[in-house]
Amino acid sequence: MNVFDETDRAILLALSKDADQTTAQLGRKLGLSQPATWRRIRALKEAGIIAGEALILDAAALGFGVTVFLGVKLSTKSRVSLEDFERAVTAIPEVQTVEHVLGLYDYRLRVIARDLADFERVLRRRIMTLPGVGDVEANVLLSEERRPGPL
Amino acid sequence: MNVFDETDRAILLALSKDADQTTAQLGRKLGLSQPATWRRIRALKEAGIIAGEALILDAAALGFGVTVFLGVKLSTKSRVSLEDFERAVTAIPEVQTVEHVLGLYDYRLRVIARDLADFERVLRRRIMTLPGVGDVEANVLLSEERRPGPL
DNA sequence: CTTGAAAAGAACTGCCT
DNA sequence: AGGCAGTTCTTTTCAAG
Repeated sequence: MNVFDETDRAILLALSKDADQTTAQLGRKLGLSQPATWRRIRALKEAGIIAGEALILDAAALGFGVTVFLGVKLSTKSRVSLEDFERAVTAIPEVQTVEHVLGLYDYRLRVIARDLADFERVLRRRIMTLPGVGDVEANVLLSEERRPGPL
Repeated sequence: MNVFDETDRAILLALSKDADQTTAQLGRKLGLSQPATWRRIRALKEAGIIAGEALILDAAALGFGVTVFLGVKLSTKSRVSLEDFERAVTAIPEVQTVEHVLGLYDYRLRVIARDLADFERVLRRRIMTLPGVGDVEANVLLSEERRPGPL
């Protein structure tokens, strides 16, 4: 987007914290009228900066108390093996995020499970049996803080 | 939550993909009336399962083309050093996520930058100078897929 | 749980500065 | 660009089956 001023920045900042605000409320904070605020939001959507709107689910409230980050290194890295791996990992329901990365590992996975016993089951029966899996490194999440980013 | 059936599951699944749907649209897909759908969503909010609603921003459209995951190991792990580290890392605008984890690393950071040159600046001047930083491992994001999880 | 309706509120449009 | 006024749509509440 070419035109992107402080007001747009403030809108994105406010909405990334709470997307449930009305355009009138938001406009009042910024000294803007409701239609003006709404038009800016529409422009941000059309520019692709606002890609969508999603619910924030509390995994713990759903009975998933354990979140683990896995770094996965493939043993063989052909084009076929990447596709095989991605297809297979996508079929595991406990996998929330699949990140293809460059560096010490080839993939980073975010996995949630009911408890550590449940996670061990997922790790042994689903993750370690994925096609082409080499080294696997695990980090258990203790706490997490999301920040607005460099807006 | 005690009461949680397939319909609630379907609601969460649909809304985590697109929270912009009206309760009437959503209800039609599920064979539910508009008020019934609305009541279920309200119940899920009250149960804390729906923790909020947030925008999905496209970092690339904002001019941030590079996303890097950092694994950080602290050299000294006293209670004070954890707090010092967290306070300092929170002040870096390029850091989007701070995850305190258990395992090979102590913290996992999600960092975004305009390009690799910009990332190098952040790494050298902001990350490597954080209090107590020991080993740092980096993975550059190529592509990412988010999945609904085990709902 | 449903349908139907009514009231409140928020989103959206057109016109004017 | 922004504001004002009005329209349309959704949410929210209610009554009744």
